[in-house]
Formats: sequence, C-alpha cells, structure tokens
Amino acid sequence: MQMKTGVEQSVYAILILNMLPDKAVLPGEAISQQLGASPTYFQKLLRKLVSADLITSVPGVKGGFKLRKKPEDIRVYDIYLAIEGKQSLYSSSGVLHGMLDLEEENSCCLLTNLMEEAESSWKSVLKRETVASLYEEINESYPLKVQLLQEWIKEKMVL
Amino acid sequence: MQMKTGVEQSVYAILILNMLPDKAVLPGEAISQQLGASPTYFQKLLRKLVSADLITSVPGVKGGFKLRKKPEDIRVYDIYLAIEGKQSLYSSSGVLHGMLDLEEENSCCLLTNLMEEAESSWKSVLKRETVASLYEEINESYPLKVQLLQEWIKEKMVL
DNA sequence: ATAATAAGGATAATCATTATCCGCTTTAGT
DNA sequence: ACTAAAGCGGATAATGATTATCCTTATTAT
Repeated sequence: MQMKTGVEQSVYAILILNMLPDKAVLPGEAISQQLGASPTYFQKLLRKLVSADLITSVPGVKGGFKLRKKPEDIRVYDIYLAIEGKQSLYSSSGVLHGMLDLEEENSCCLLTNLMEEAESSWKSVLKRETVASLYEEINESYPLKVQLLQEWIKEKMVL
Repeated sequence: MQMKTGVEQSVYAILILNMLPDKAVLPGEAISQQLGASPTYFQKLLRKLVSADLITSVPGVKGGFKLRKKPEDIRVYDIYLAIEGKQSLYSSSGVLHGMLDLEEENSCCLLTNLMEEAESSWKSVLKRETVASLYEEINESYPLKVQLLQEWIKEKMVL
C-alpha cells in the first residue's frame, strides 16, 4: 500500500508551474527533465492534471502547460485526487458476507465505516495545505535554489 | 493505492478466533474456508498475525490458532500493521532534490511532513476500534447469524 | 508409526503501476 | 501551404507488488 510516485511528481510539477510568469507556458518535456521523470509517462500525469482542471495545456509549436487556478486555490488534496482517483483506500471484498452468510439486503460492512472515517481524516490533512503555502515553505527553506530554478524557468518558458 | 485484502481477511479471522472458547483452537484451513480465502496464502497471513503476537499457533495433530490477547487489547490498527507492515503510505522519491539540486545534508522534503501527519491521522482512527468493539457491533447487527457462526465454530474447533 | 497440522522457502500467477511507441491534432513561423 | 514543435489518445510492453500454489520439514495427538 503505497501512494503513487506520480503524486509527488505532480505536486512538484505544479510548484514549478506556479513560478511561471503570467501568460507564459512550459513544455511538458522540460518539466519532466527537471524532475528526472520519464517524459512519456509524465505527460500522462499532466493529462490527469489537465482533466482535473488544475492546469491548462496549450498545443502547438509554442505550447506547454500552465496553472489554471491561483496557487491558494490548489490544495495538495486536489493533486492527490487528480492522480490517484476517487477510489477509496479500502474497499470491502465482501468477506463478512461470506463469513456470516448474509442476505444481499444488508450489505453493510463493519470495517467500511471505520475505514471511511480514517480515510476522510487522512484527506482532511491533505486539504489543509495549498500550493501557495508549499511554495512559501520551499522559498523560505531554499531561497537561493529557488532563485536558480526561476532562472531555469525563464530559459525554458515560451510566449 | 489500495489496502491489501489481507487486512480485511485478517480482521474477520480474528473476529472468528475471538468467538472461540478458552483453550480451544481452530485450524487455519477451517478459517480460510469460512472466509472464502485461498488456504495457502491465508496461512501466510496467519503467520504474520502470529509474528505480531496477536494470535498464537499450536502445531501438531490437534493444532490450530487462537487469540493471544484479550479482544479489548487488539486494535484494528494492530492488525493493519501486522499485515501491511510499518512502511509508510508515502515515501519521497527525492524529486525535490533533483528539482532544486540540493546537497545531501538538507534532506527534508516538504511533502514528507504533511504526508506523515496525514498518515498518523489515518492511523489514529484505526487505533480507536478494537476487536472487542467490532464484535459488539457485529453481534448487535446480526445476532442470529453470529449464533450460527458460533455453532459452526463448535464443530470445527479442537481441544 | 501415522496422520493432521503449522512453518518456511521457492516459485508461479495476477494485477496495478510505470513506461514506451506511434499516429493524430493543433499552432507558430517561414 | 509547408514544416516543426508541441499536446492528445490509444495500444502495448516492462516492472513490481500482491496473491496464490507447491513442496518439504517440524511438531504433536492418537
């Protein structure tokens, strides 16, 4: 039971896009290189972020990606959800049914309630932090490195 | 990102063992049949529960498994931990490092803190419920079915 | 001694995740 | 209009974790 690495990559990808000037756009390949991710698969991740309305894509020769929302309005949870999907961490396999030989009607499952509560507790923490607050943190911790990243972005961005 | 089905099976296995009279023991194969689980793989799960000191095993011709602790002292979390292991839900792949070209020293990772907090929030819910409370619930919901299960246990148990 | 059971290792089957490839569409620049 | 650079979407392969099976050994009641 491990979170997909795609979530981590997506969060940092969005942090990079957050540093992009307005109207500018960054090609997916540039981002994947900076993150050390597989370019082709990383494009699939970006697609999911687009589908989730977190970023927008511009096709064509000067195309690329940029944020769709303000960083304060993108929660880590949104990114998690975009990549992992809405499927819950636990899904009953009906073991209780077999064990007690239950009728179809009463399909309740002891564990399901508890697990749902646990999951929503987990999610609520992910909902607290936004891209804006992450960027603040990272900028306070490594202002110099962020500066360098800014310059790299200016090289690679288009428009 | 899905919890192993082994967690669900283990929880219900332990609920069955909880209904076992003192000194009695239940063969692993009987349990797996009742749960509709693969017998050989289910034995592996039982081994993990033994290693975690949640149940004890008795080898030999009248052998089987029984609870090691009182049901009030077995939390759902203990079972989860026994099966899933202590590995956390999120583990950083060092994407941030590559992105900012960080030195080894400052190996902190933005996301790791948040994810750890989320995970401990998730776990704290699993720590609330015990086998005893689960048994109460199930017995209140399906007293008749539990009765039937009791009888089945009396047939299958040994010692 | 035999039979039933757990223990443990090796290995296979299955499934989700990650990765690659290819053909298509869109658009800026010439 | 043509070309090149980018995103889009489908098919498919590679990888890795989970689940499942098999076989051999150890333990113990009869």
